Amino acid sequence: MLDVGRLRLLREVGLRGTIAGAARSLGLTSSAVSQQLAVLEREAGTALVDRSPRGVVLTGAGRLLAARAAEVLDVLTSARADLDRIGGSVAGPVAVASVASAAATFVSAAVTGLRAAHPDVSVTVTAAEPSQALRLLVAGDVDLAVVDEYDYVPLALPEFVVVRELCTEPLVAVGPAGSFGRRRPALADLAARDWVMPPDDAACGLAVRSACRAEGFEPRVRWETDDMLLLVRAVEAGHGIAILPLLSVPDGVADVDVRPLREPALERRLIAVARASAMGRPVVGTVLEALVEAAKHTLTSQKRQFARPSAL
Amino acid sequence: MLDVGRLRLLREVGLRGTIAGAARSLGLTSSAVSQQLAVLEREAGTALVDRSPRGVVLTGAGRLLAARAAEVLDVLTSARADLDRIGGSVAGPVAVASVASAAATFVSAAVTGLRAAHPDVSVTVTAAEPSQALRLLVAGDVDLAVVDEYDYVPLALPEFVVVRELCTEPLVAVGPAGSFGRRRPALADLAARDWVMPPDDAACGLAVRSACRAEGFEPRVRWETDDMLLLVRAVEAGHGIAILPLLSVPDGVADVDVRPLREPALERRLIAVARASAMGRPVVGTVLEALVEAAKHTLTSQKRQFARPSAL
DNA sequence: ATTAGGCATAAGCACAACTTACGACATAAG
DNA sequence: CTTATGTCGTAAGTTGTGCTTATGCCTAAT
Repeated sequence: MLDVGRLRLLREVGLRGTIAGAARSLGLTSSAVSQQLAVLEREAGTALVDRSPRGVVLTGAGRLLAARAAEVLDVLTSARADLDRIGGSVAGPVAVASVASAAATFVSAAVTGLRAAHPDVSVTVTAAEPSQALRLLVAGDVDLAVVDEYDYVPLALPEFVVVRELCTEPLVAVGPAGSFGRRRPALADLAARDWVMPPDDAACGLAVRSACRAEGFEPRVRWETDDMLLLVRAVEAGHGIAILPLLSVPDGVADVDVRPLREPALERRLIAVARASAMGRPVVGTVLEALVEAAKHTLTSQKRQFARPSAL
Repeated sequence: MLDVGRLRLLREVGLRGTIAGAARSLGLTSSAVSQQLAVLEREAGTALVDRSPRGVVLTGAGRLLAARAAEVLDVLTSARADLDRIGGSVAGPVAVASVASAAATFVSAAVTGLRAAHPDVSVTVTAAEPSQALRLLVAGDVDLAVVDEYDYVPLALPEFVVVRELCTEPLVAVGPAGSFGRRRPALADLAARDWVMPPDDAACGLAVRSACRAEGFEPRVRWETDDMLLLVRAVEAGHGIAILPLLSVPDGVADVDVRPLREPALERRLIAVARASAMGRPVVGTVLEALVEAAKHTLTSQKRQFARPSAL
C-alpha cells in the first residue's frame, strides 16, 4: 500500500516547486524529502518529478499521483473535522481573500450556507489575485486564502501554512458561436487560430502559453487582458479564441461557445490556504470545511451543465 | 494528521467484529491491534469500539471514522491501480459471486462496461447470499465476492482476503402509497406500525430489528420473507411497512412509497472481497476496479432519483 | 473445574525515517 | 575568475515508533 506520508510529501513538492521548499513547509530537511521521494518513485515504478537544478516539476504520473494524494489528505482532514465537531462550538470573525472567479461562485455559496448553520460566524470576503491573497495571508490580514494553481506553474506557497484542495475544474476553449465543430477540440487543432489571452504575468496566461508550447506551437495573441468580461466580449467579437478555467467564464454575458478540451486535459486547481497558526481557532476550520463542501457542490453542478450543452 | 495504518486497522476491526480476527487478517498479533486501536482512540478523543469479551463493535464515532478510512483506502488502491495501468494488459476468465440486489444493478453494468473496454476478459456472475458467496470465495470457485454489511451486524470475513468498499446506500422505509407524510419519517415514528421483514437470519432483518431495539421498541412483525418481490407486494397489500436497502427495492412492480429515514441514518455497505492470492492476477484487479466505478455511478444515479421524489 | 477464546499491559527489539555531513552543480554578484 | 547562495543527491549515524513475545484477566462453553 502506498504510504500517505510520502504522498503528502509529493503533493507538497508539486505545490512548492522545489524540494527544499517542501521540506521547509513540512518541517524537515531537504535530504529527507529527497530520500522519501526517491523511495516513492521506486515504489511507483515511474519518474514522478523532472529534476532541474532550479527546482523540480511534476511529471504526468506525478501529477496524477499528487491529485490522488490530495484526495486522501482531504478525506483525512474531513475525518479529523468530524471528530472535532463532536464537542466545541464555533463563533467569531473570519476574513477570506479569494480569486474573483471562486468568490463569485462557491465562496459566496459557502458564506450563505454558513450564515444558516453557524449564525455566530461572520465571514468577510475580499477579492484578490493569488499573490496578493497570499501576502494578505502571511501578513495576518486574512485567515484564509482561496487561490488557484495551474499545470506548468508551481504555486510557490509561503511557509507555515496548511493547504486544502477545493476543486479541480477543466480549462475550456471559448470561441465565437459556431467556431468549434460538434466534437471537443484538441489543443493542437487550435494552433492556427488567433488568440485572446490573459497577460503573461497571470498564471492562467502562462499556463496556456506553456501548454501550447508543449504542443509545439506559439499562440498568435491578438488581444490581451485580464478582465474576464472584456475578454469574453473580445472573443464574441471575433478577435480570437481563448482558453479559460470554466468558473472564470462569465455566464450569459456574451454569445460564445464553450468546449472542454479533448486533449490535453488542462486543469485549474482551486485550493484554500490558511496560516498553520490560525488552525488553532475552530471557526477557521469550520469555514474551511464549508468552502470544501461548497466547492464540491459547485463542481458537480458545473458537470451537470455540460450534460446539457444547450445550457451553455 | 490521522495515521492511515491505524485507520485501516479500525476498519478491519469493524469488518471482522473481533480484534483477534482483524489481527489475523492483517498478519499481526492481537496485541499490536489492541495497542494501535488504543492510540487511535486517544488521538480521536472518543471511544471508537465497545469492548465485550466476545468481541468488539464499533461505536457511532467508530463507524464514522471507519467509513472515512474506507474512503481513504479506496483512493489509495485506485492510485495504485493508476500506476499499474501504465503497463500490462489484462485478459482471462473471472468468476464473481454477488448478492442479488447488486448483481441486478451495478455488477451487471460493470460487466457490460468491461465487455467494451477489455474484450478479452470474460466474467461469469452467480447470485449468492453473503455467507455462501464467501464460502465460494475461500473454496476458490469464484475470484470475487460482492457482499453486503449492515450496522450492528459485523461481517466476519474469512482470512487472507482483501476488501474494497463499493458503495454505501441508505436503508429506506417502504410503505403503502400515501402511508408516510410529506416529511421523511424517523424510525421512532414507525414504532406503532405493523412490519414486513426479512427473516432474522438474514443480515438485513437482524440489522433492522437491532436498530428498532436501539430506538426502544420491538417491531410487531406481521409478515416475514426474504423474497423481495413478495415482500414489496405484501407491503402494497397493507400488511405492514418495511425497511430495506434502496437497491433491494424492486423497481416498478408495486405501488409503494419509498422514503429514506430521517433518523437514524441506517445504511448498507456493499463491499467486494477477493482472495489475497487472486490479486496477483491483474485481470482480477481490473474487474474489481470496474465494479468500484460502476457502483459509484449507480449510487449517484440513485441519488438523482431522490432529487425527483415523483420518480419513485 | 478446565479449556479456549477474547482483550489489555509490560518489556524488549528492529527497522524505518529522520538528521547531520558532505559533494556536485547552477546561477548571480563581486 | 572567484565567491556566495541556491538547488539536489548520497553516505553514515541516531532515534523513535510499532512490532513481538510474555503474561494476566475475564467470560463462555465443555
